[in-house]
Amino acid sequence: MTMPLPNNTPATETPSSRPNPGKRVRTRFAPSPTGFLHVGALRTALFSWLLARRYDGDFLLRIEDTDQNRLVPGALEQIIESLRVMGIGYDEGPDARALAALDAERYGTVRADLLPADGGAHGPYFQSHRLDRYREVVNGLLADGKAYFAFETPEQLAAMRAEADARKQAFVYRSGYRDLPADEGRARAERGEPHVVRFKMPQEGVIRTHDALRGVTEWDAKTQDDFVILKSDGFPPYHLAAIVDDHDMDISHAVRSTEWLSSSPKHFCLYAALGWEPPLYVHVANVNGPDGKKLAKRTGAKPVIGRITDPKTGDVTTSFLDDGYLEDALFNYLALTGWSPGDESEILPRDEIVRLFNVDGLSVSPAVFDLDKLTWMNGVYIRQMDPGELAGRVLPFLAAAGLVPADPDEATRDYVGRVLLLEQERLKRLDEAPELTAFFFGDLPEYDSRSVERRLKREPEAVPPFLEELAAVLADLPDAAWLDEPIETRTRAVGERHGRERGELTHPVRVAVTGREVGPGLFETMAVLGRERVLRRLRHAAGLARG
RNA sequence: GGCCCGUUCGUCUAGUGGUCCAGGAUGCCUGGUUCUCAGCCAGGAGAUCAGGGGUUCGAAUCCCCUACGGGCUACCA
Repeated sequence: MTMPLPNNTPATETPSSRPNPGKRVRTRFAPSPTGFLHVGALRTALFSWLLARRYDGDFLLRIEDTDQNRLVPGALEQIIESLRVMGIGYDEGPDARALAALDAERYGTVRADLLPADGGAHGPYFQSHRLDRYREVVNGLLADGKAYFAFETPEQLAAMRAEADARKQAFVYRSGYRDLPADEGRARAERGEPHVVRFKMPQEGVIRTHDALRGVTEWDAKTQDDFVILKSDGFPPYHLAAIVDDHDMDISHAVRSTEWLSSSPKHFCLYAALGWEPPLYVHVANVNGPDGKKLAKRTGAKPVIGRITDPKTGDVTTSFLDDGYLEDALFNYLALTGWSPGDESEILPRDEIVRLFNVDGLSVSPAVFDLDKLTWMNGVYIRQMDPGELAGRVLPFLAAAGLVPADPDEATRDYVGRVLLLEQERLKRLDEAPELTAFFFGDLPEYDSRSVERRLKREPEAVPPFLEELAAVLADLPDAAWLDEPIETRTRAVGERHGRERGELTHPVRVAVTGREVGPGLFETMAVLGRERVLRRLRHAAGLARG
C-alpha cells in the first residue's frame, strides 16, 4: 500500500519550506523533562520559534512527560528558564495552574513568575494531563481494527530480539496477537492481564513520508513493526502522544531533530489511520561536538543557564551565561549554525533573524559547534554594548572575584563603568573581566615578576628617579586637570628630562601603575585610576626597581 | 547486521547546469595604525566541491555505485 502524502506536500514533491498557504503557522517545542536542556536542543527550539515569529504565528511549549520513570526533578524549571533567558517566549504552554497539579517531588518546582496564569486554548500542555484524550484515540483505533491488544511480556520480547540477533537478522516485531479477535483481546485486557496496545502498520508495500528539507522518502513496509501506542502503565509513548497533540494543538510545522526521521513512517501511518492531516515536518540536523560526534558534556553540550552536575562522576558543567557569554550572541550564533540567511551577513540582530528566517536556509547536514567562533561573536556583541549595560553585566563577575562588593554603591558602579570604557574592546567573555580589570582595584596591583624584572629592575639607577619625579610632578597637577591629556603631557615632559621616549617612557610607567605590560592606553588608565592610586604605585614601583 | 539521512577550506557556510581554476566568516600567519595588548585596516596560506562512473557542448550543482559519517532499529524521548 502507499500512504497518502499530506495535502500540504507540494505537487512537485520537491523539498519545500513554504508554509502551507492559508494555514496559520503554529510551531512547538516539546522537550521531555528527563534531563537538562543544552544548546543542541535549544537550537531546535530556536528554529521552531523563529518559524512562528517569522510568519506571525504561534509558538507553543509542550512538556512530553509520558515517561514517568525518567523524570528529573529540576529539569522542568531549567528548560523553561533557559527559553525565557534566551528570549524564546511561548504563546501557549505550561501555566501556573498546571504546575500546581504536578508532583513537586518528581518534577521539582518552578518559579511562579516564569509562568503565565493562562497557558492557552489548546491545553493542557503537559502530556501527563492528557491521558484521557490518548485513551480515547487509542480506543477509536481499537474499534476500527487498526490497533490491537498484545500480551507479550518484556522478557518475551527481549528473547525474540535476541533470537533475531543470533541469526543476524533485523528484528521486526510480528505479533501473534495482531489477528486475535478484537473482543477476545479486550476481554483478556479487562480481566487485568498486563498488556499493551499496538498499532497495525502496513506489512507490505511502500510507505512514503515527507520532510520539508528532504522531500519524499520511501520506506519498505517490511522493515516496519507494529509499535506500541499504549504502554502497560496506561501512558502512551511518544509516537502516539506527539501525533495526537500536534493534531489537537493545530501544529502546522513540526520542527524536530533528525533522530525522528526514521520514525516518521510510524507518524505518517498513524495520521492516515486517524484521517488527520500531518503537519509539515522539518527535521533539523544536529549540532555535533568538535569530534563530529553527538554533543557531549565535554564537547560543549553546555546549558544556557544552570549548572549540571553529573550524578555519576560529580563533574560539573557550567553554563554559557556563567562562562560570560551573552544571550544575544548565543542567539545569533546558534541561529547561524545550521541556518543561513543566504547572503554573507553574520552579525544579525534578533529582529533581522526573525525577518530573514526561512526553512530553505536550513541545512541538512550536521554542524560542529565552534566555540571559537561563538567567542569571537560574543566579543563583537560586547563591543557593541552600551557601556552602562556592560557594567551591569560585569559587576556580578567582579563581585564573585571579590573585586567589588556584592551590592556595590553608586561610586563603585560609576568607577566600574569608567574602567569598562577602557576594557570593553578587549573583552570577549564577561568572565574575563576580573582578570582584565583587577589592577584597577585596591591600593597596589599584583606585580608580574617578569614585567618588573624587564621594565623596572633592568635599570635600577635610571628608573627610580624617573618614577619619583613623575610622581612629584603629577602630585602638583590640579584635580580638575587629572585627565589623560594633561597627564600625558606631564609624563612626556618628565620622560624627556630623563632621556626617555616611546616604549622607554611608557613601559616602566605602565608596569609601575598596573603591574603588567599589557592593557588599555596608559594615560587613560592613569586618569581612571585616580591620583592617589597612581602616586602610591609610582613610588612603590620606584622601590621595587631599586631591588 | 538492517533501514534511513548526509558529505564544499580545520570549523560555520554561500552556491540550485555556464558569470566558480568556488565567495564570505571564524581560526591561523604577515604587514599597517600605536605607549603595550586588544580593536581596526590591508594582505596571505587554506577546498582537485568525499572517491569513481555516467548524463550534457558544459556539473560543486542531475543520475548511479563505492567509501566515510550520523541517526534509528525500546512498553525512552
